[in-house]
Amino acid sequence: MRKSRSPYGLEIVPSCVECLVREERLFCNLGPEAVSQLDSIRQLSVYPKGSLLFVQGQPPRGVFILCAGSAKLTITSARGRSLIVRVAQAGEVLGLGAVMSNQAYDVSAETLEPTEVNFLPREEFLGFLRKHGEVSVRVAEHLSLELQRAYQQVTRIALAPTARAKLAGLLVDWAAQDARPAREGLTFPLRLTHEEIAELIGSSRETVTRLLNDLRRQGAIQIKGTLITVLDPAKLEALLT
Amino acid sequence: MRKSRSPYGLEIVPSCVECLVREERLFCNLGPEAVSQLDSIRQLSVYPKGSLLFVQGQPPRGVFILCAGSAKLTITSARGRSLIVRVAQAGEVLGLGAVMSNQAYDVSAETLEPTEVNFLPREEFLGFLRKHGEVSVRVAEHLSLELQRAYQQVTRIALAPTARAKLAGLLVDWAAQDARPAREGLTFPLRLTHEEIAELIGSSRETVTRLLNDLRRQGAIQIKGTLITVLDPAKLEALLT
DNA sequence: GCTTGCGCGTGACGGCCGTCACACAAGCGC
DNA sequence: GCGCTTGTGTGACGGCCGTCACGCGCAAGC
Repeated sequence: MRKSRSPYGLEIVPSCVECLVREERLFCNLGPEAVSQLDSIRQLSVYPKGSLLFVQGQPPRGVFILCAGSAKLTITSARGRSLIVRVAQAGEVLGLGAVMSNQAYDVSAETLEPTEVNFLPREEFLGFLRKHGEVSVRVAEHLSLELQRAYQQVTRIALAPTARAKLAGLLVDWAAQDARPAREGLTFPLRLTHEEIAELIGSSRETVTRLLNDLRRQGAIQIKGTLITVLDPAKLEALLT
Repeated sequence: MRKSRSPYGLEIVPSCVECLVREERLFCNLGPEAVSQLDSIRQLSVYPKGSLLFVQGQPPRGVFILCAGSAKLTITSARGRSLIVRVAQAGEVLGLGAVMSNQAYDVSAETLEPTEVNFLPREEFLGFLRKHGEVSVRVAEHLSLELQRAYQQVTRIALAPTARAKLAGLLVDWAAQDARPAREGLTFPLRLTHEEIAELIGSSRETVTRLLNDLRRQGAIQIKGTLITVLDPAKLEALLT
């Protein structure tokens, strides 16, 4: 796979084939003519950190596929408070629900780092769906998984009795998803600021700072720069109650 | 439309046609042969109050369509605490996400009153989808709307700073959805106990009791038996911050 | 009529955490 | 170097609300 350097320091994949096949099996196992049609629809762009792919309330312009990088999905209340509902990684598809139901985007998407994105305009995407009906089922499956994650998020935020439990639950989840075993415990990169973690669990920045330091002093976790290591999973699990 | 009395006091609609066309446009505008195939798949049952249609964690048996009555959808944490994510009314389709993604049900559904339900077994339903591909798009739309509601629920619970604001938001929503204008303000029936309202906003039963009485004493709402009247919407909106 | 269960009302207490305030370190443009 | 911004650490205070405890009304059932 040939790669080159983009202005933002991203590794650019010249052909989209490797990119498209990764999308959570949304478009895999398609016939070659379907893939080539997709290829003619898509528009590849690279966004710097902090770009807004779409904003809650906008009419749906199309779906976005993260090829490289990541983005946070936030929901904002009428009073201006905001909550991060998910951090989307490379390979995820965004805006599918809004496009399918022709409703306004119900969240906003902001890139967390320089991010490479494929954009499928709404009309062209729906046309593609009409032509390749079997993909609709994949779309439905994808929406189901997104719904499932939304419920898990609700569980963490609403069912945890204290902010401490919410944070512990988040760390446990991250350790299960992103972590790789280190010499002691599980290590994963923390790409979010304390402020953003607070928005993720519905708490305040100061509380996150205090709780993380508490956990560190208790020996449950270790923090080195942007890396977090879970030393004592049992200690975290004990806090979930 | 001929009707008869069931053992549970429900009005039974003998033909399913009137019932099926109501389902949030999931199955409307279908050709007659599709309708008749659906008719051969469906299994109509009547459940008493408190029945569990399905339980979180079960493998998906099929989708459930509420023809009459209502059901609460609850999610339960590993520690036993539970949260009501939605109260489904007549016409709604339940279990669609689990069936489409072939994952376990992510919520439990319990009837709130005697309820008439059409059941579509998983395999037969998927077969129907394969035969009538255009319905998949409807399914995706339906899942999108469910996702949207989940995000709204997250907004109410996680972004409201206090339990008071959560409850006020819930009342405002209910007034906007279910209410009919009374001689003064908007009146709607309260089908849930204080305990259930607490589970809906992630609070405790005692707090709900206290807050409702507070609002009543402040003149914002009125409670008569099972009917709630919102007298002063502005007072409720002011609490949302 | 009595019991049982359920839903609701209310008081007391205590702790968690949201908020305000301020300090400090690191990076960055100039 | 200097100022500015951003992210983090920490102390103090106060209020909201979760929890425990108890009582009361009402409906169902025998």
